[in-house]
Amino acid sequence: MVSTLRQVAERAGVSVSVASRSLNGHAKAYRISEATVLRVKAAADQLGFRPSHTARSLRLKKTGLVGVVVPDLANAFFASISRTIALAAEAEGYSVIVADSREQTEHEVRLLHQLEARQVEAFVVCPVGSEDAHLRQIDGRGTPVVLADRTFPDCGLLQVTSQHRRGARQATELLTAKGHRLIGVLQGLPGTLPNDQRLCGHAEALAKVGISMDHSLVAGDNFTEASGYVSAKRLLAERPDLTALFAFSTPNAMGALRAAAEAGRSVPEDLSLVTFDDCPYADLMRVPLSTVCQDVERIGQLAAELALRAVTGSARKKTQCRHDVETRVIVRDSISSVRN
Amino acid sequence: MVSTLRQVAERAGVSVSVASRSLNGHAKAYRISEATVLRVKAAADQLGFRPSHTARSLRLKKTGLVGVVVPDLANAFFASISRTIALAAEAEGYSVIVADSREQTEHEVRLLHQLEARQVEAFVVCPVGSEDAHLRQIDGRGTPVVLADRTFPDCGLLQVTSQHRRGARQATELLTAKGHRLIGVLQGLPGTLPNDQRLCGHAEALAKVGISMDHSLVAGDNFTEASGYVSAKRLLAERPDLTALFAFSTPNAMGALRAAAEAGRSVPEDLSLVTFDDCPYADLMRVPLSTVCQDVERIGQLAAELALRAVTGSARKKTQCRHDVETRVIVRDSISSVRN
DNA sequence: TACCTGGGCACAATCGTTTGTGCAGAGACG
DNA sequence: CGTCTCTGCACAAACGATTGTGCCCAGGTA
Repeated sequence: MVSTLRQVAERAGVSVSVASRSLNGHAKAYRISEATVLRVKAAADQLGFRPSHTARSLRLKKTGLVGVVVPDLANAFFASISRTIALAAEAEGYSVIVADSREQTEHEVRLLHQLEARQVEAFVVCPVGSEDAHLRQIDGRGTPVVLADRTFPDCGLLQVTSQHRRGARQATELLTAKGHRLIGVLQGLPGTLPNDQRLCGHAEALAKVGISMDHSLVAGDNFTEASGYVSAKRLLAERPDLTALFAFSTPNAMGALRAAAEAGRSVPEDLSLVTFDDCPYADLMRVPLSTVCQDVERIGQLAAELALRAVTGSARKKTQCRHDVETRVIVRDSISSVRN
Repeated sequence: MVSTLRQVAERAGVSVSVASRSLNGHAKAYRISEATVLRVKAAADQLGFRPSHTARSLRLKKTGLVGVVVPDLANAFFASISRTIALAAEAEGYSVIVADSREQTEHEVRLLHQLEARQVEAFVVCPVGSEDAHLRQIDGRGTPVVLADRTFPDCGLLQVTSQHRRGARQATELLTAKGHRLIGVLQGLPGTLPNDQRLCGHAEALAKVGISMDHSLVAGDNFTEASGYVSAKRLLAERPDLTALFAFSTPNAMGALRAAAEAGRSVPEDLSLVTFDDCPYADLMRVPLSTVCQDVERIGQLAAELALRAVTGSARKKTQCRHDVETRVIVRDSISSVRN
């Protein structure tokens, strides 16, 4: 703390209150003379005065902080979301505290409480797991919670997510259009809305070509590379007749690529692959993956807006609390036609 | 703010000071009876009391905040550093505020001041540009600044960076060992220590095989993909006899790959490529790049430690303020022997 | 009884702001 | 000359915690 308002006031020869009002533009309203205002400002400049955000927060009951909790900040998807939120928040004078829940609900809960104690004004959370009680509880206590990416149906919280069902339908259609009928699914975390909606979309696309979904072709328990690898390995071993895989995340797809290589199946010749989400430099990969990618920037932007609106807007409308961002199909080389 | 200490105190039938001391473990030192402590704790529990971090910060002059300023949070390298810092900070009860300077000094300065006003207790900065005056100024005002990745020689600040010179020497040796003698360099931001040290290392490796560095073979002005692309394009056009390129960053290398493709040079057959830094899934790229990769985790970890030590440690030792983290050579397929 | 000691607690200042209110002096007006 | 209305500012109470100090009472001792 270099200098306080009191010092500025003393140097300008006025009281603290006058100094405060002079610097905050409340001069006219409180009949402070132009000359005094100038004196105060000069004093503040000379002292390099920077108001204590802490004191101000205490007095105004406004910390200007947004809490962002993501499962893995090193993951390009979450890093990008965090970045967008940080930029959007900064534009409105807010700062963001990021916390990494390491894909564990236990940590998520702890971090949320920690940030709550810091009186963040709003949360943007990319939740782990399939429990939302703690999130609803926090929202109920007064700090608005915005869910991004992984959302929960009917939980009453503000949500931003992608059009998972439509996206997955499009992805699967890329495969069925090329004649694929036996498609393995490397799913993410079952029970989460993105996962389950994608399963729906997948089933819809299959239904369009007259086949119903075979749940034995669905494997995986998380959005991680490990899950993708293990599931792909198993599926490829159990069902060698599979001609294509649909991975629900980039890590899932990367795991699948490794499993495919080990199984001696080359992509796309012996196995087609389509995925959800994109990754940087995907076009420079050995197998440029066809994908349905999410509009990460837009998700982050929307989430930030919702969070900030929830804070500033006095009337918190709970109506239309869910936003579904459009997905975009990117066709690359990872899909080949089925040979008869 | 659900409930305050005062409410807890009232409910327990004691004064605020007793309540505070009971909850903070100062009971014995202030002769507060066991029974009272229990009453207070019970009251706190019932009310779901969470002390206001803001008030505490004001009183204790300790915000428990660390400011992290990076050029691009969406960049895997910085995302990873941020993550490590966040985890390390959290382990010590600190939280991190991240800010994205968008690769512009102007933003960096603004963000630093903003965070300074928030009374962060320490900074970890991956600076943009080659100016360090503002950083030294802030450090001088009392908030310790730790530089990570891009550091400045002799600036007196705590620094964590990689062994750029040694790393670059190793990288170039990968090329010279395969017979390459005409090596183009796609550099990053000139004037920054990482860049200039890498140039040194490159020169050293060349000297070992008896040739001196040709500065006309060095191009580029930033660590971005655009810089890599443009410089590679130019170098390949001007000097078709180049047999290899050394890119100073992953984005540089990706730009080079695109430029090479456009120039009809395939890697590694017609052009070898080695790079600094790694990227996720690099082994799954079309051209798995040989690289000298930095230990991002360690850099983040060390930076966090230095920052936190600087805060807690009363004696701020300015000695040995620079840490050079080891690099690791990863050989992949992007280098071929020079055919005579 | 007078004195001392120590236990158990309350009071009040403090951190650095913001903001409601009060008070003095100057001029206007009758 | 008294009253009224501005002007221009100072005082002081918050915000929610921490912490130095003071007070009171009980029990032990001389």
